[in-house]
Amino acid sequence: MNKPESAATSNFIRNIIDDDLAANKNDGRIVTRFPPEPNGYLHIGHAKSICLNFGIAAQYNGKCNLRFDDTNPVKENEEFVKAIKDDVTWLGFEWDGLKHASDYFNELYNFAVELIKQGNAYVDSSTAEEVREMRGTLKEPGKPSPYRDRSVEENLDLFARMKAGEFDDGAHILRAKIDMASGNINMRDPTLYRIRKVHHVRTGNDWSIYPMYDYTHCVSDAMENITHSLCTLEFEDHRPLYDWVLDELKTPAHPQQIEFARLMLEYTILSKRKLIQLVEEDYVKGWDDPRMPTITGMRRRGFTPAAIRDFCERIGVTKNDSWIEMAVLETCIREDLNEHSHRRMAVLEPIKVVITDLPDGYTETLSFANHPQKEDFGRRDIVFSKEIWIDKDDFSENPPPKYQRLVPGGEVRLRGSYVIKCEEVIKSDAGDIIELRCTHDANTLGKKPEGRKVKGVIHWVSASAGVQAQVRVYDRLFNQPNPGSADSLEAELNPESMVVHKTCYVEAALSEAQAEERFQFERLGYFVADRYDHTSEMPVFNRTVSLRDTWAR
RNA sequence: UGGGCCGUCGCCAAGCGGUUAAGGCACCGGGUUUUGAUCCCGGCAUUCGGAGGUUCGAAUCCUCCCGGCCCAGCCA
Repeated sequence: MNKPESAATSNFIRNIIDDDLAANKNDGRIVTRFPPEPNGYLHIGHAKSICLNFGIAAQYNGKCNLRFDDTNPVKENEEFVKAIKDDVTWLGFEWDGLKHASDYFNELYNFAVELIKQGNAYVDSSTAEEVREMRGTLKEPGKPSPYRDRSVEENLDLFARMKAGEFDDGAHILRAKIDMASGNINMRDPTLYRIRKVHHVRTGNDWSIYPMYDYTHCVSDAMENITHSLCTLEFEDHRPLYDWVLDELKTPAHPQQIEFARLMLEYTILSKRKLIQLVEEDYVKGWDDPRMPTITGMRRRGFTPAAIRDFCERIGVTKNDSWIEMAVLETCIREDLNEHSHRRMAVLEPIKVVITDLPDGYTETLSFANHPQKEDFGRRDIVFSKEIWIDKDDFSENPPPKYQRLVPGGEVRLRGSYVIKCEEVIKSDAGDIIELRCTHDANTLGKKPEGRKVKGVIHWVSASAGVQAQVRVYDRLFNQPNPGSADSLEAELNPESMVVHKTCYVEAALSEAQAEERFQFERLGYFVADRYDHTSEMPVFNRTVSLRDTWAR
């Protein structure tokens, strides 16, 4: 029943792995890891990394760990840890090991002592500002710190006392002794440890020093026997340091770091800083706002895990800085939802239609297929009645060319029901349309009208049997393909990114919808019952994506 | 000449010295259709950032040039 996900096309990482396997490197083992810092919510960019790491493990019969890179306790918390686990699970992946960088704090410390003994690390007592000044610039080499040649004994003593909590934050750091003149600034005696007298969610107050990313990541990878450590392009310059640490420490495993390009998606923002700004300055209603590119936001929007996985496969993995068009993501979600969603009818902006040639109180029960191509999806009943609702967009007194809907004096097919003809338009004193008075052709139920063609088909909901609902229509959050390039996010926001329709009418079957259940509202798009706000008393639906529309409006 | 990386169709992306330069998205036709949806069928790079060179043969190798991205946290 489930359509198999598209076959994996080759990419440079798979090629590297194929070569490694052919050479029997690592005895043919493949171990990857997804290593988020628990300081925020995961977004579609992380999904690319998750699909890559877990996908490769699955494809090559390997393993993939989920590892929390929790080396900076001032920015991290449990809320994010839980959210990240939920998101990875929801996306459909199971981690082999659940790890934390903090699991290795003891080993990391002992390795650092080893580096000091080797003469490869020293305690620098310069201020942060002095360190920065001595580092040099992109074009000029750095200068050695006056503390660079401290004795091993002194370094050992100072480092032990840093650990013991004898010093205040910032008093000392532990640095690798590499090359202050390196063209690669990461090699100019990078910081290994800094003093941070703060509580850590997992290690409590055990530590007053915490290891830096560059030192921690490579060692953690080695501890877990990771074979291929996949990260994004900005870490390319860090690879020499990654390799230096593992080489000097002579760790039994030396994973290979491979870098790939971050995802850039048009009309949205993936920068953590800007995402935080959207939430904190109330441009959206939280991390799970359906307009957010977060996993939790996309979930609430109605996206499916399979569609997101398909998207990540389709965009590929390269080292090119490339912008993906939103149409790619939309196509993925439409394909999945078209395949799996039951059809329903819903009217978002109702106009009353009275079928004048039907007796008062007339009703008739009609049977509708839940899917036009899939009989096994079953059928449901829909009540047709003398008074019905149709959508405002489906009637026009001044129709544009090629308009195929209802016009004064014109005919249109009510989906699954009769052909009606608009005989009269009733307006208020203010000129607003209050109702349409129509007649119907009783000989058109399940048949084409005789002697004429009626091309248009519109959806409708019975005024007597329909159910009231709220429908939130979402659109892209920004009106610029590359938002964030301007100074102010606000200027680029799409003012119509969320339009709430409070008085909608939906067919009765929809009152049984479960939260997160997805449907196609015929002719409108794909919708999901809101994960949090939907109830059978007051149904609430979010538009996931519109239907493809080739009719130029 | 700070260091590192990247340039194949509008957007992605295969390609790894000999292929008619895959495929997807988008777009443009045409057919089916009681969703202007879906589905089907067809079209869409004589050319791979540019210029030289090597070779019987180059998107693939070499040289130079042009354009773009990343790096100066005691963040990750």
